[in-house]
Amino acid sequence: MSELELHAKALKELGHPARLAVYKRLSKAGHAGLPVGTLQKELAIPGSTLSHHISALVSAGLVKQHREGRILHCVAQYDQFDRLLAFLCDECCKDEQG
Amino acid sequence: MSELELHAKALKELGHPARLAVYKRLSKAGHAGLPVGTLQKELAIPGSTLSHHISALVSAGLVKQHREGRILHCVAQYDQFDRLLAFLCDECCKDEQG
DNA sequence: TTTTCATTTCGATAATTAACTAACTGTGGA
DNA sequence: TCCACAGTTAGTTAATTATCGAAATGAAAA
Repeated sequence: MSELELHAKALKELGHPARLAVYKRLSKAGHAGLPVGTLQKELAIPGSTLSHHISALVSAGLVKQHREGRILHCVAQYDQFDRLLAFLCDECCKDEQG
Repeated sequence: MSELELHAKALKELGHPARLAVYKRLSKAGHAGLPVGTLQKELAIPGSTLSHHISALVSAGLVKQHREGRILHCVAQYDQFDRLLAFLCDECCKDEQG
């Protein structure tokens, strides 16, 4: 997968209201992340639907998960997100201001 | 459509390799933009497929078109793109550095 | 005014995505 | 061990998206 394809993949996964809301929420939660269940309550999305959306974000490298007991935490991957932003700024912005 | 939904829509339309390549190319072309035909040659995409992709970008407000004779120019809408970037920076980045 | 050119729309099909209920898995507590 | 809990996977269906050739449109050039 080319760099452009990888970034397109990330954009695509962010390009759904529910997933964007999930990422937005996680981005505010810091490195500790949030349990799936908390996201489910806050965003009011059926469990299985949310689970699919989270895997989509994981598949793009934007979120990672780690288990603590029976709680599965979701953590925003800021470095991956920053790479995406850098690509958008560097490759998709005007060369010169005006 | 909420602000989040609008941004999700823009991200979704950018979230395809062909469309991301189109926008990237247009972003370098400045305010004059580029004819559909030039994009078609450079990116080697069949005309009808490209046409659909461009309309998708137009539907998200990321590209506008204007005709000059029989040439249809496509122009990146930097302001719209900047709003998207601002949203991503403001709403989807860490609150504090670390 | 016929032809050529640039691009879109039509039409058809394949593939992917989205969504939800129900069933299942793994984990810890009683 | 049995139960409740957290979350995923299975199974299904509807809807959307992607793709491309062919036909149509609209505009200029010959």
